[in-house]
Amino acid sequence: MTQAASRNSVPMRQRIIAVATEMLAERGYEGTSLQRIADEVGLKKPSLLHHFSSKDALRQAVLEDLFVGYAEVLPQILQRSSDGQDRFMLTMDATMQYFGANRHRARLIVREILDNPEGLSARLTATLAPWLIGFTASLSKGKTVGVVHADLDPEAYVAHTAALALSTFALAEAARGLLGASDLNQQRLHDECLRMTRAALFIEG
Amino acid sequence: MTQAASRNSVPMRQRIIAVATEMLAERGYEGTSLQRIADEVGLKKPSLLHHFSSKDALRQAVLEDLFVGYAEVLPQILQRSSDGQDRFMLTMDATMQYFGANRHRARLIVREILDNPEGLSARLTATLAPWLIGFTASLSKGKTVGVVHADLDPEAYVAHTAALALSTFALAEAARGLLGASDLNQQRLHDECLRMTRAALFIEG
DNA sequence: ACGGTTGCCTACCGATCGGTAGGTAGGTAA
DNA sequence: TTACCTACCTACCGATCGGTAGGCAACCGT
Repeated sequence: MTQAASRNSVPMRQRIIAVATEMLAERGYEGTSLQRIADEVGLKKPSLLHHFSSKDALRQAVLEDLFVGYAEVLPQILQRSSDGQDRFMLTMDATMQYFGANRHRARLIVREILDNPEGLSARLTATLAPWLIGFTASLSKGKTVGVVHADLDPEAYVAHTAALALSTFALAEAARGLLGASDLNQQRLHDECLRMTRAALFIEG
Repeated sequence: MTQAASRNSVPMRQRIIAVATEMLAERGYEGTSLQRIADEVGLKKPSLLHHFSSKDALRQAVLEDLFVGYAEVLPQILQRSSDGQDRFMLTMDATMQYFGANRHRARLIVREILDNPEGLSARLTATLAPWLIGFTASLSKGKTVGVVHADLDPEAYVAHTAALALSTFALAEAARGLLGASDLNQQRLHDECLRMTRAALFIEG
């Protein structure tokens, strides 16, 4: 266990993952060659394959790193406030802040959903499904209590909300140029997304 | 102008575009080779390049066909009812029906937003921007009248709504497996999406 | 001093990529 | 018939793809 740190203080394995994450998010799996990743890191291609046995192994390592990162963030938010009402909106807010600060991660997840759904679903299920199932249960309970819209479909709502949080940041720049609204910044998208999900959820404002 | 119809009644150019649309949506631009497209169509690769001068020319033809298709559908819906209130929801409903029936087109658009945003934005702007700008104006008017939520951000709302309609169908199968809800079918996603956008838009149910 | 391991390298592999050159069969117009 | 054009073909190009073989220098614990 030498834990080898190169000339730079951060281990080479982590540096490769960081570079690969951005490049895979930007150009996709098929559109990113090991050669380009190696160039960006400052290594030769076979040296890269010394750290990761294959291109797919690198992809898996990148995804592992991504989900571990988010799985660490989520519980911190949830234990901060255990109030049932705010819980959902706080999670939504924190999730959007996370992806807003790491847009390439949002892009990468969307890409993997398109390119590699079966490979991703196992990972998604393992890390996110418990939370999502908890939310749907909490929504169903909210309906009986009367604070949540009676015609809300819990599972579909959670699915749409997750998709909205992802796509807001993964596809944001395209939407910006489309409307010609140059002042449609990240903050406005963030705020409106929260407003929409809240208005579609609770019976009163 | 021979308009050459091959053994089949549909012109070869159209057949290639149809096949390419599905393959590009499924595996992406970089992940789809001309060889595979040619095989699927039943041609040799150079014959394919006889109809489209390059791979990128084929991509552009596919996008042209896609946007022309949607641009023909949209006005039909809008002229069917010119009532200001229902107009938005009808368009949303029709858009989702369109993408629900042509899921590979939704996937393709999402892929192009990620892979080729600058090349797509010109086309998006040309065909969709007028409609979207009209909607934002109508939303702003609705706020002054008092039927639309006062704190709604028209441009951000339209952007999110468009993203939601797209991602619902582009990313739907992943969401389905994620929640473990096998009965979370297309109809429920469709209905809940409409309910969410409506609840987030109008002041009363 | 030593053998083993780690990290990186040069050189190379077969496969596949997008694209070109050049030819042929069949239809069409003069 | 002649001349042309379209649609398609075989054969091939250089470049790049993911991956392998094998060597070399630095560091390790013994």
